[in-house]
Amino acid sequence: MELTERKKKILRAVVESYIETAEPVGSKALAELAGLKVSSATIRNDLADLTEHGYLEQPHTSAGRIPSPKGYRLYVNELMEEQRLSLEETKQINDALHLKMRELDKVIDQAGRMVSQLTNYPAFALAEGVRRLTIRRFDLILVDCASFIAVVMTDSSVVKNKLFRLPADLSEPQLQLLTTLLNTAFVGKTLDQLTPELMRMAEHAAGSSYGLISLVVSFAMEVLDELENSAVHTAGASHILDHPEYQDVGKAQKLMSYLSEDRSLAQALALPALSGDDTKILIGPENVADELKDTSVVLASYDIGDGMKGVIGVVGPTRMDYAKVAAKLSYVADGLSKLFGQPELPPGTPEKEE
Amino acid sequence: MELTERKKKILRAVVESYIETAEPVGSKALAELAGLKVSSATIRNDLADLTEHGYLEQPHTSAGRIPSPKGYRLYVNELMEEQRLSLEETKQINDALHLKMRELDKVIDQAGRMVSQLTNYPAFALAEGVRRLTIRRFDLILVDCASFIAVVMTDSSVVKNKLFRLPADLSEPQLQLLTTLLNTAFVGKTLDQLTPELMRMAEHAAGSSYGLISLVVSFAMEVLDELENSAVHTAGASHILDHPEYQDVGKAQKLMSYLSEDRSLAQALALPALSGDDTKILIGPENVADELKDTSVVLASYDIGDGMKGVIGVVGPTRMDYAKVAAKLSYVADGLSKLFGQPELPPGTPEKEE
DNA sequence: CTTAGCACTCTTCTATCTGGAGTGCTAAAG
DNA sequence: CTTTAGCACTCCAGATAGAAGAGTGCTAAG
Repeated sequence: MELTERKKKILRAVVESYIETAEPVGSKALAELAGLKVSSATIRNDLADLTEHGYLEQPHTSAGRIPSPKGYRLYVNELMEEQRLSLEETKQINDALHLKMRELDKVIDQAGRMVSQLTNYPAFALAEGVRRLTIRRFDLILVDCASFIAVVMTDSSVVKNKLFRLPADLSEPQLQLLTTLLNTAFVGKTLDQLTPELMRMAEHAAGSSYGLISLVVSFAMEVLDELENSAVHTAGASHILDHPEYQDVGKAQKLMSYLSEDRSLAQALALPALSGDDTKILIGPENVADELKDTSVVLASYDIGDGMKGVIGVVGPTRMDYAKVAAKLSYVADGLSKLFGQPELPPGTPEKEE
Repeated sequence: MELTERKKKILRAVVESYIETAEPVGSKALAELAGLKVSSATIRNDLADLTEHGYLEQPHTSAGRIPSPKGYRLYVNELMEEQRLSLEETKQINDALHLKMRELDKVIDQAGRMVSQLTNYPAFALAEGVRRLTIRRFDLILVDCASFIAVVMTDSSVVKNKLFRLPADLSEPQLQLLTTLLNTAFVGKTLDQLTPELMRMAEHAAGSSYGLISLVVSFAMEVLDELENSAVHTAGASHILDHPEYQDVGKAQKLMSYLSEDRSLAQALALPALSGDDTKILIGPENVADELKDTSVVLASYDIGDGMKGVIGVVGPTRMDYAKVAAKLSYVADGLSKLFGQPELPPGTPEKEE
């Protein structure tokens, strides 16, 4: 089952040529390309062998060979050379990462766009809470006698606010009371622990307050919920049209609507990456989702800190430039991890200079 | 130049048949379709006339006729019947509009998605300040001795916050001082009026505060800036592949990348709508952008209140079902206006029940 | 003004043909 | 046992030709 050195060289040449040209590769072309000093007939024998073992495929009897998923897998595992990014490219990524970015959602969205632009494939990005978040503190700010602002801060230091208006008047002492009540009853609780029961009890303790407690707490719950399962951001779906395998509009359409609409599945797809830390490559049928069976996905995960993890990935034809894409993706993921990891500049802290 | 009744009827039949089938329409088909009691030969004469006057076009000598942009224009202006939405459809829209929506950005994005799904065309949505916004108030909340939350509220009642961390300690009285200082010096100023000079003066008055004033004010400026020129949200770009005019991948790609990347132009395109209040239809070459010359755009604007206006629109082939799209779009736009207009439930106020 | 008839045009579809690329096999050479 | 040259064979891709069909424009008659 172990392949000879020459066969590996040939396989690698087939993969790389096919990645570049999207055309089946023939024995004659390989004779020159692979840098071997054997004739095309010899290569033909090896090709037949590789085909028999399932590393290559033939579109039809008299065409050249193209790599099978199994062939790509071997290539990715053993034959592929790690790609170095050029200085230019790292610079471009660094610049893009250091734009002013405030909200987590926007950083993620932006990162997805950047990757898509960088690789010329559709990309997606998402963040997810790997642990249960809680509220760290509540603040209520009186605006005028009929409205106030609620500010909640999670234990991951995300702050959100919302303006509330009320039919009846409200006084500063009332609001103070509510604030302490909220802070004693609901701080440190996870989403599941914020039961309606708890709310009713607190509401009762607050006395005549028009259900204010529940309003503010439901807002807090929304915030927690949103942070723990945030949306999947996709970008650059139109890039799939760049590639000849999607000249068939039907195919392109199927993939595109999967990418741009079926967010829940896109999420399911990204889950494998949440476990490990390095770059993951899923080739064609290795994907769980049916729509991706003849598509490859490259994934990298990054650490947001404070109990959140993110995944950023790229979708493309199985004939994808894995080396380049993986390199770029992991560079970006590292960059994001560093960005979030800076202790004195967590998300939500300004740069000194604008 | 005035067309006879029969010619109008024929033109209308051509447009509607072509909208439905995307195929050139012949005289014989029209004889039945238009409900006229004349023969195909008569219709042929009229068709020749309509073609000569530029209302119709012939792909080639022996094909049927298709409407020209001029023909569509006449159809839209005079011949098109206002479409009524079915109860089902209005219900669907209403439901979608009344989801929990908090942030302006998200409402807009959501509305775009909905319209795209509703019409099966790519859609976009944007909001823009039509007047200059100002900050109504600042609040600073001390979190711990090294960090605080800044909450700013604009005069359009949008509230945003940001967490600041600092190298040095901070006391409650200091923060109080800063708050009053911010509220006296920067409230009621537009973006242009928040000059570096002003900031320097306030900074001076504050004394030794590590440039905190400018940090908070730059944040406020970011908020104003973002509100006044918010992004264009596009959705459903993949829908263009549904339509036979974009079977040609090259064409589809051109339009898609225009839609998904060139936001500044998408904005330019929406500007005409900001002036009027009703639904606007731009047919093919009536569009300013080159990329849209053989594409139609239907736009509706809605009122967000507090000096903001929004535009929501749909992009598709000139063969678009204008009646349906316009009806749906203006219904959604009305719905959005109402949503934002509700005095007791402005953006940022919760529903009573979750 | 309307209609029937008819020749004409142009596209689209299908079938057929051909050139070329690449294979697999065989037999000879290393 | 591996490598190589030679050659017949397969299959696709692109070109060409013919036939069918749809629709027109024109003419002449109602």
